[in-house]
Amino acid sequence: MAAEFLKNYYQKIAKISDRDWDVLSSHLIVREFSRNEKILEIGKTENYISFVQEGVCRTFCKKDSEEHTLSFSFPGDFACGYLSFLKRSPSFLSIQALTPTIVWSISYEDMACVYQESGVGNYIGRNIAEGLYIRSTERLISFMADSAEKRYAELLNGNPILIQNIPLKYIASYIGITPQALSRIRRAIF
Amino acid sequence: MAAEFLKNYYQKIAKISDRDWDVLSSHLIVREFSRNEKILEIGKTENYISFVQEGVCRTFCKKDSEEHTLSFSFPGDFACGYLSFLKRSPSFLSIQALTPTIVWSISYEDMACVYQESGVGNYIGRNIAEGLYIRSTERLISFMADSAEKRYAELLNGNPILIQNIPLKYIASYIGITPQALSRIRRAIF
DNA sequence: CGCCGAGTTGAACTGAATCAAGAAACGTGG
DNA sequence: CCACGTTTCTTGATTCAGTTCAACTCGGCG
Repeated sequence: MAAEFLKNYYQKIAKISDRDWDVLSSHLIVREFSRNEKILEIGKTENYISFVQEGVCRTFCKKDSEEHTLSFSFPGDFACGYLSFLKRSPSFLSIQALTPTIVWSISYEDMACVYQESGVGNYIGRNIAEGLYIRSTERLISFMADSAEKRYAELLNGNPILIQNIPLKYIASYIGITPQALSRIRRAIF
Repeated sequence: MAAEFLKNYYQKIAKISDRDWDVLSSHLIVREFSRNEKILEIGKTENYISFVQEGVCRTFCKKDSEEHTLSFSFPGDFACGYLSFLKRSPSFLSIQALTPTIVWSISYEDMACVYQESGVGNYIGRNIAEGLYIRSTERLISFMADSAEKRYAELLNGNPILIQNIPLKYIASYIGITPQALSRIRRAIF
């Protein structure tokens, strides 16, 4: 089984045992998406928890017919319409592959098996919810406290290379400004 | 035991059984706070999960020596430095009673008992994390999509009376603008 | 009584939105 | 491989929401 990168990930967050890892990894499947393909669409029910192996994804929602980018998922990152997954209800957010992308996924049904076969399911489930809460709160605070320029600098800082491949308009949407404004910020920096 | 309002609350989110409720409620304690007293201070470890019975609380963090209000807790609402509570680590946020306040609380140690004595602990724990994630995300989206005026209108809408008692500067901080700007928005509305 | 924090109001300024137009990059079909 | 249209990015001019600085009012409290 190839998903060593994922094992490392889980071991970091959950101190997972080798046996638990075997249970979990036996249910993982690979899924591939081409550029701009939707991994999850608004209104549909999320059926997978996924982790990016290769490529970049964008999670966004719609409000007043405007798209708002909530997060990017780089290799090693989590990507999932988690509330939809949990509650088996239509997703309010959509996930899109910005480049050709490979993810490792576990389906809802298989996740239920993992919960039964091993104690690790509960731990992972809770950990995901907490992680989402932390990131969402950090981002909220940065909207309250920081300038758009600082948010851009921090995004760049955390992902110096990967961000290069992402169209400017999506980065602008993530930062919460228009593409025009971001273009001007960029010019001012370099 | 008096905390009927809390029982209703839990039954809504967790479809709790009468037996589970007895386990949980036997660990609840009442705590009272005077106006402006801190329920939790930044840097200290949160030792309680609390629910407001009476009064209003404000949860905020500090960044660059500026306070940023993340949420208000009205009667029936949850109030807790949850990540600090879970991880037994110093809290990055502070909770303050804006009026004389009564909360029902369960301590970390007692919560551990509930986890053992009944299946409801796990359910509640996960539910709290999800609830925090949802609210934080909704708020993030409103910062990305809405004007300050709309955020104010929505806050008013959800809490027509209770908001009256809260000093304007805290409401401004919640909305993400200066007190001056909020003062002008108010004047424009009425 | 005088002080102090909270709220209001004014004026100048600034970051970002909007409207508009042009340049560069990209993908597709001929 | 070029020609084409389409999307992406840039740049300019104008407008707007909200900040900042400053002055003044009001109510409570020592």
